[in-house]
Amino acid sequence: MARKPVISAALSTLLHERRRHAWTLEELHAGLAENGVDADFSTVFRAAEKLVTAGELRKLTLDDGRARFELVDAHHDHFHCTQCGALTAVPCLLGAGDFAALERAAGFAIHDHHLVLSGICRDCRAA
Amino acid sequence: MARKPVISAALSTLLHERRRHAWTLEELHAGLAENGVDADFSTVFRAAEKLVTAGELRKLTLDDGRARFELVDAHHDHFHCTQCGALTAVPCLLGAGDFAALERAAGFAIHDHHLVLSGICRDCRAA
DNA sequence: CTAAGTGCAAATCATTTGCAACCAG
DNA sequence: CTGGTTGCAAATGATTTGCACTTAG
Repeated sequence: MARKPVISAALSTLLHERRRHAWTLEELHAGLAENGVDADFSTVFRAAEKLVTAGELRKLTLDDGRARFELVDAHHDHFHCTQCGALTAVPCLLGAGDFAALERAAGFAIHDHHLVLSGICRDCRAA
Repeated sequence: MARKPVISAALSTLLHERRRHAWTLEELHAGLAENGVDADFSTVFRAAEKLVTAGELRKLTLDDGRARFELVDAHHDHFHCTQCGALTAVPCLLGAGDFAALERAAGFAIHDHHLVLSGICRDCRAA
């Protein structure tokens, strides 16, 4: 080794706080700053990529075009509020069995899936 | 009116050819060129956006971060081959009934959904 | 000394916009 | 003459990379 990976560690900590479910790079950068960690944007980027490679984070893209990072844990899907933009984890509604017929019919080997529900979240409905 | 919207029309034609299911801007631009229509990139962009506004196209984003355009027809979901990158339409596996419990439990108003399956397509499996 | 982590500036990539030229009605 | 269409160049926005510096081992 060489130098202690301060930022990666701080990032990991931040993500485990779970104040938010999925983070854009900007949110990660700001989140670190709030925790007193003043890192360069590119460093945050590289730390996040490293954690993705390490299998701790997953990177996903929404229709707003910005990448988000979330902890890799049990498979789940997402609800995206089209009003406030919040991304919420929701339990997975599909199982391997649901794909069997399709795999047979189309010849695909389905390894993974990602369902994004969209609509208005509770808070926005109340407001 | 003023000037005939050549590009929009050519785009529409191209998309109805269905040689491909979903097109990135670059693919649309190249596709037009193959059809002898030499349009500027920005013009393709504007024509596509216009068709989206007109309700003829839908814009969607994959995890590779690039926008794609596809014809708006009956709701369907997608299969994304992680090997060759091909995007294929697949019949929708979910109905409104599948979301009812979630809407009740979480307070969401779910208006839409998009399921992306990923794995290896038939062609890549054969190769 | 060596290799990995970091900051800063600059490069990329895809998309988007400003603006002047153009043209069918 | 008018308003929508187009090309060209330049602005954006987000992400990514080059490079020199730093530091634990």
